[in-house]
Amino acid sequence: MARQTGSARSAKSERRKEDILRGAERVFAEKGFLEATISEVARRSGVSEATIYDYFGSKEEILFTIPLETTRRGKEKLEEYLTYIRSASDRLRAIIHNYLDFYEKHPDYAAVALLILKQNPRFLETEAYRIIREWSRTILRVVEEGKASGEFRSQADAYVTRTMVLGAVEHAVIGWLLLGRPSSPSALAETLSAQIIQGLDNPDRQGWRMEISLTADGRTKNYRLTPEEEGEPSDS
Amino acid sequence: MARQTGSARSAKSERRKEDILRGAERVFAEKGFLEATISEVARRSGVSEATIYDYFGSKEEILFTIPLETTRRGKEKLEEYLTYIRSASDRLRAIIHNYLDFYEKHPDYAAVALLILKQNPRFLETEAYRIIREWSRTILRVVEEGKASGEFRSQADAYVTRTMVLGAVEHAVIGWLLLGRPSSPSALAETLSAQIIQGLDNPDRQGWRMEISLTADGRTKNYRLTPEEEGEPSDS
Amino acid sequence: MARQTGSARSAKSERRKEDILRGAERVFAEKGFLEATISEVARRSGVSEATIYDYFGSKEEILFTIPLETTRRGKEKLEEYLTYIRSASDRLRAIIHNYLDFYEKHPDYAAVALLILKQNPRFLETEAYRIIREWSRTILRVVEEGKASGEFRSQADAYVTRTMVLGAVEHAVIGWLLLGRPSSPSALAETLSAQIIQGLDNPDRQGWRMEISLTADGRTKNYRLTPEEEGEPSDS
Amino acid sequence: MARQTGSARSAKSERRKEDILRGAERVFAEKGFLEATISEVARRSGVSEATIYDYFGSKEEILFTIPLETTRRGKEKLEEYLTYIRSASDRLRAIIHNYLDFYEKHPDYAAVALLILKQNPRFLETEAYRIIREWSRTILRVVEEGKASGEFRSQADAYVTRTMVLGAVEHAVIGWLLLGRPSSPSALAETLSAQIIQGLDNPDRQGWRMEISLTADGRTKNYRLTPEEEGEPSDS
DNA sequence: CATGAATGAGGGTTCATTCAT
DNA sequence: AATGAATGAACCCTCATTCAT
Repeated sequence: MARQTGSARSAKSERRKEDILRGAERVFAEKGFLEATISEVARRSGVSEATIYDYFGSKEEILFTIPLETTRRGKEKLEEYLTYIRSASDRLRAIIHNYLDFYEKHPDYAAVALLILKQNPRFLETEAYRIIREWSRTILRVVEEGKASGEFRSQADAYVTRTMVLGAVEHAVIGWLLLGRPSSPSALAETLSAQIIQGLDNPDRQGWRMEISLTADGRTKNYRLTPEEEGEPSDS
Repeated sequence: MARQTGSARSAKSERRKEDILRGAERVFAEKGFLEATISEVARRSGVSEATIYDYFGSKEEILFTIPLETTRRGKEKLEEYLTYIRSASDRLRAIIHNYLDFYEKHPDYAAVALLILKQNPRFLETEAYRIIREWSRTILRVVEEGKASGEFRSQADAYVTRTMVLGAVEHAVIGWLLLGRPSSPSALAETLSAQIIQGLDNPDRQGWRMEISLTADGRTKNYRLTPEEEGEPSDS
Repeated sequence: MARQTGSARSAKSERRKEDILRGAERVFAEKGFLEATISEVARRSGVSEATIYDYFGSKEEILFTIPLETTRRGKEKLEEYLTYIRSASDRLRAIIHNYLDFYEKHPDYAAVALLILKQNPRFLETEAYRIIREWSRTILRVVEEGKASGEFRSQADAYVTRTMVLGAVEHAVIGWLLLGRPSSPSALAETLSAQIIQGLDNPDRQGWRMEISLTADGRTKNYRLTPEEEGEPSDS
Repeated sequence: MARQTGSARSAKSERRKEDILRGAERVFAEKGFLEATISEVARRSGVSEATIYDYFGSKEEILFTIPLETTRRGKEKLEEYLTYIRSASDRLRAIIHNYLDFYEKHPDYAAVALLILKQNPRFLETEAYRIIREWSRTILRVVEEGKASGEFRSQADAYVTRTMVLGAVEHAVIGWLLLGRPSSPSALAETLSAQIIQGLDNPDRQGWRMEISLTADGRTKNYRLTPEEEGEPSDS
C-alpha cells in the first residue's frame, strides 16, 4: 500500500526515496529501462521490492521521477551562472559548457536522459519534461537578445540554434557513453561554442562602417569596411 | 522448415524478407523495440511468426537488418549527389538537405534509427553501423577539403562539425517524430546549413584583398577589404 | 518475487518446496521429463507456475532436486540396517531387499530415477548422483569384506557383483513399472539374493574338511567333504 | 505425401530409407529423442525433411523402426551361435558374450536402445519389441534346459536369471556409454558369466554320489561326496 | 521422387505488481 | 513502515508436420 506517495514526509522517508532513485538511475543506465528489473533496483537500493511500491506507483513513475530534482537544480544552476554574463555569445558559451560538463559529471543520469527518456513519448507529458522545456527556452532567449543587441545577425534563427546546441551536445555525449569517444565531451565545449557563435555572429555589429565603391571594367562593386577580427592595431 | 538465413535465394524469398522488414519497421517505429511483439510483426507482414524465424534468427537480428539496405542506398545516393558539387559549403549544404529529406520521407525508418538503434550498444557492432560510420566520414572529408581550399577557416574542427550536423539534424527529426514540431524538418535545412557554414566560413577566402590602414587618435588600425557577402555589384 | 533458491528458510517455504517436488515427481513419472509441463506441475502442486520459479531455477533443477533428499535418506537407512548384520551374504541380501522394497514403495520416484534421470548425462554432475555413487560403493565394500573373511570366493569380482545387483534390481523395477510384471518386484528379492550370493559363495569356507581319494579305472580322483548345504542333520 | 510407406520398393528407395535410419540413429544417440530434430536427421541423412516424411509417418515411427532389422539379425545371429553349443552354462555364457559384444560394437544403437527405447512405454507395443521379447525367451529356455538336465540346480529361477543377465549387461553398457567405464564392457563378459553360472550351478549334478553319515555327539550328520570343482584328478 | 516453403501449437521463463502480516 | 510471498499475463522461440510444385 502506498501510504504516502504524496509529498511532505519524514526525513527518513525522503532519504529512502532518494536511495531508490539513485539505485534505479544506476540500474536503468546499465541495462536500459525494459531490461532493468524492479528486483535489481530493490537490491541496489537496499530496500525490498514491495517498499519501492510504497514510494512509487510504477516502474515508469520511478523513471520519470529521476530527472525531476536534477533538472530543477540544473535550471537553477544555469540561471545562477548567467546572472553575471551579459554578452549573448558568452551566455551561449556558458550554456554549452554547462550542459556538457553536467553530463560528463553524471554519466548515469546522462544515460537515462539521453538513451531512455528521450525516446519515450510519455515522458513528454511529465513535469520533468516541462522543466527541461523551460530550461531550453533560455537558449531561445539568449539568441533573441543577441539579435536585438546587434551581437547576432538578424537572420540568425533561435530555434535552429537551439537545435544545434542541444543536438550537438547530446550527440557528443551519446558517443561518449556508447563508444567512449570523445574521451571527454566537455573538451569539445570551446570549439563547439566558437563555431556555433561564429555562425550567429553579426559582421555588422560595429557602430561605424566605411563603404567603398570600386569600379572596374565598367562595373561597380560595393565594399564595406570592417575591423580586423581580433588583435591590436599593428604599428605603422 | 525453411532454414536459410543465408543470402542468395529465390525472388519470392527475397520479397518475403522485404515484407517482414517493412512490417517490423512499422511496428518497431510505433511501439519501440521491446514493446513490439513478434506476433504483431507477423500480422503486419502477412506471414506467420514461425516464418519470421525462418528468415531471421531473432527479433534483434530483424532490428539490425532494417537499416542495412537503407544505409547502403543512402550512402550511394549521397555520393551521387556530391559528384557534381565542388564547393565545400555547397557540399555540406547538400549533405544536410539530403539527410533531413531522407528522414522526413521515411518516418518509420527515422524512428527506428533515432529512437531505437541509436541507443543500442550492440548496434555498434553491426554491418549497418559500419556503413553509417563510413557515410559520416564524408562530413569530415568535406570539412577538411574546405579548410584546405581556404573556403573554411583553419580553426574549423571537422569532428565538431560532424557532431553539429548529425546532432542538429537528428535532434530536429526526433522533435518532429515525438512532438510534431517542426512540422517539416527539411524546412530547417536552409537555415541550419547557413548557420553551420557561416560557423566555418573563412573571411579571408578571396583571392585579392585591399588593405587599408586607418589611423586615428595616434593609433593605427588595419583593415582589409572583402566583397559584399552576396549579390551582384550594384550599378553605380 | 520470492527469490531465494538458497537454503535456510521458513517452515512454510520448506513445505511449499516439498509440495512442488512431490507434484513434479508425480507428473514426471507419468509423462516423462520433456512431455511434462511446468503448468501441470503447478496445477498438481497447488501453486502457480511463477511460484515454482521462485523456488527452482529451471525445470531441470526441479528434476535434479527430486532425488536429493530421497537418496540421502536411503543411504542413511541402509547404513542403519547394515549396522547389525555381520555376514557378507546377509548384508548383500539386505541391500537387495532394501533396494527393491524402496522402489516398490515409491513407484513415482522409481520412474523418475530409472526412466528419466538414468539417461540424462547432466545428472551425473549433480550432488544427488554423488550420493548414489557413494551409496553404491557399499556393495563393493561388502563383497570385499566377504572375500577377506573367506565367505566369498577369491575370484569374486566386486564391480561385476555391483553391476549384477544394480542391473538386476533396476531391470526388474523397470519391467514392473512399464509392464506390470513382476507384480511385486520385491518378491524377487529372495531368489535374486540367493542366486547372486551363490555366485559368490566360497565352497571352501568351512573350518574342517575331509578329503577322500577315490581311485577307479586306474585313475585317481580327489574329493573333499562338505556339510550338506542347509538343514538339520537327518535322523539316522 | 507418403506414397509408399508400405514395403516392396525399389532398391534406391530401400537405400534412402536405410540412410535415414542410420542418420536418425546417430542423432538420437547424441541428443536423445526429444532434443533431436528432424531437421538435423535430414541434414545427417543427406535428404530433405519432407523426404523423411515420405518414408516415415512420424518421428516416433523412425525411432521404432531403428531396432527392427537390428534385433531381427541379432536374434538370428544368436540362434546360429547356439546351434553348436550343448551345455546350458556355455549357452548362457555365449548369450552374455554375444550381447555385450553387440552393444560394444554398435554404441549408437546401444544408446538408442538403452537410453531411449527402454523407457518408452509405447515401444512395448511395437514389432521390434516383440522380437526382443522372443529373443530374451532364449535365456528362459536355456535355464530351464539346464535345470532339466541337472546342470543347474532345481531352485534356479529362469526369470530371475534373465533379469540378472539383461540387467547386468545393460547396466554395464549404460555405464560405458555415459561414464566411459568400464572402458570395454565386453571385458566383463567372462567374469559376469562365471558368477551368474555359478549362481545356477548344481552341486549335485554328477551321475554318482557317495553319501556318508557322520555321527558325533549323539547327533548324526549326512554328507555327500562331490568331485573337486575343476582340474584333473591328481596323481596318487 | 524430392523438396522449398510455410505454419500451428505449445512451452519455458520472466517480472511488475499486489497483499497479508 | 516494511516486506516475504505469490501470481497473472505475456513473449520469444522451436519444431513436427503439411503441401504445392
